[in-house]
Amino acid sequence: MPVATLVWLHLDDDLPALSQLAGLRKLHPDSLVIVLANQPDDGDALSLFSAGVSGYCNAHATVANLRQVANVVKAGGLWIGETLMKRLLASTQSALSRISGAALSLDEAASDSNDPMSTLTKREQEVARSVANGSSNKEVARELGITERTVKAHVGSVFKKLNVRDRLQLVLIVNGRRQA
Amino acid sequence: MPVATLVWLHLDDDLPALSQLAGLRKLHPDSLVIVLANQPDDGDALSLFSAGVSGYCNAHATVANLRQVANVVKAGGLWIGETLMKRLLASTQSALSRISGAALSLDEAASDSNDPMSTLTKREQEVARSVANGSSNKEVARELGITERTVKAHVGSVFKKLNVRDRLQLVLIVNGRRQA
DNA sequence: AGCGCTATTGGACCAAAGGACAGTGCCGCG
DNA sequence: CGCGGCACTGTCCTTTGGTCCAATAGCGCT
Repeated sequence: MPVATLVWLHLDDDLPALSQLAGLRKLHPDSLVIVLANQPDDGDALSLFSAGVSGYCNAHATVANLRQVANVVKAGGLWIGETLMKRLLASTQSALSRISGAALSLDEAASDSNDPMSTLTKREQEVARSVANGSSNKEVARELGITERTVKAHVGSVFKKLNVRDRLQLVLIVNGRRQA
Repeated sequence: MPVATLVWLHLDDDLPALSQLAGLRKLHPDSLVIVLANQPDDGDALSLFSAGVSGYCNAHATVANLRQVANVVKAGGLWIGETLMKRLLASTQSALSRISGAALSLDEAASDSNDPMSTLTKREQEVARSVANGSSNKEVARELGITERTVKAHVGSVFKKLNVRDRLQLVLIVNGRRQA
């Protein structure tokens, strides 16, 4: 196998992903492409994989994670996040009928390592998940049995760690990696 | 990330693949498992991936290939053969077309009775899309060349039509995380 | 022409979010 | 023991979001 060039495509949120890939292909027709998305979207990922990219991951992933992605792709593999994999599996109805519930025992703790949530403390993750489900601070407080004030503290901490400015951006990041 | 043990499971053709994996898991609960199949079967592969294996390939593959598989898995990836990946992508065509369909309605205001956006006016859709991308009212205003006041009006209208209480819920619906 | 719909905008007000400052208490570790 | 990390909480303030009233102008249809 010839050593291929590895090229990173950081998606511009305002343009269609496939057209950005097409533009990149003109410059690098034979390279292995890894797509970085600010707001990961499984639909985009599916389209991009169908178009032959080798990896699709969150642009906010840590450097170590991105290095891992690079290693996988260089070794000839594809980088598919857990959510997308689940989705691919779920959309294969015959596979589902064979699994007989085994898929439901997928271990969440073994989630892929470029998950931005992995940088958060346990409590922060709980708060982030709640917010990502659409809860207000008051609702999160009720759900977790803490004060609204504490929720705000955690939310602010999550923003800092994930480098987002508000809950809306948080939702986009968290839900880009997870399936409801 | 700690270096995990890599275990190869060479499938016995006479026993169900999943039960063989279960047996192996008892001995090696924390290892990364690569499955070798004498007669590769995509259905089996799907089941095994759902059950958490990291690789599935032909037992008659060359040593070089198997080494490649090992490298990918060690680097944290999944080894999915090309045919399986194509099958997974192909089997998601309905899902893909649904997504694309939704995208088309966003772009072309095509009517789709299952798409919550179809009940919105063109302008409302633009605002909703912008919000769903994470923009604040002020940003939406700038993007669309209108005042923040007008954005608020549209946003409020969108909330009413889609029966949501705030932008967070709107994002969940527009981005497909919640039913309208 | 009249009507309904849409896009646009304003004023006013309150709720919620976000952030900067502060603090306490618990736990694990060196 | 001292320290850092974490969870929890408070006060205070600003900004943003959301809602209720109102209005005008343009367009398409009957």
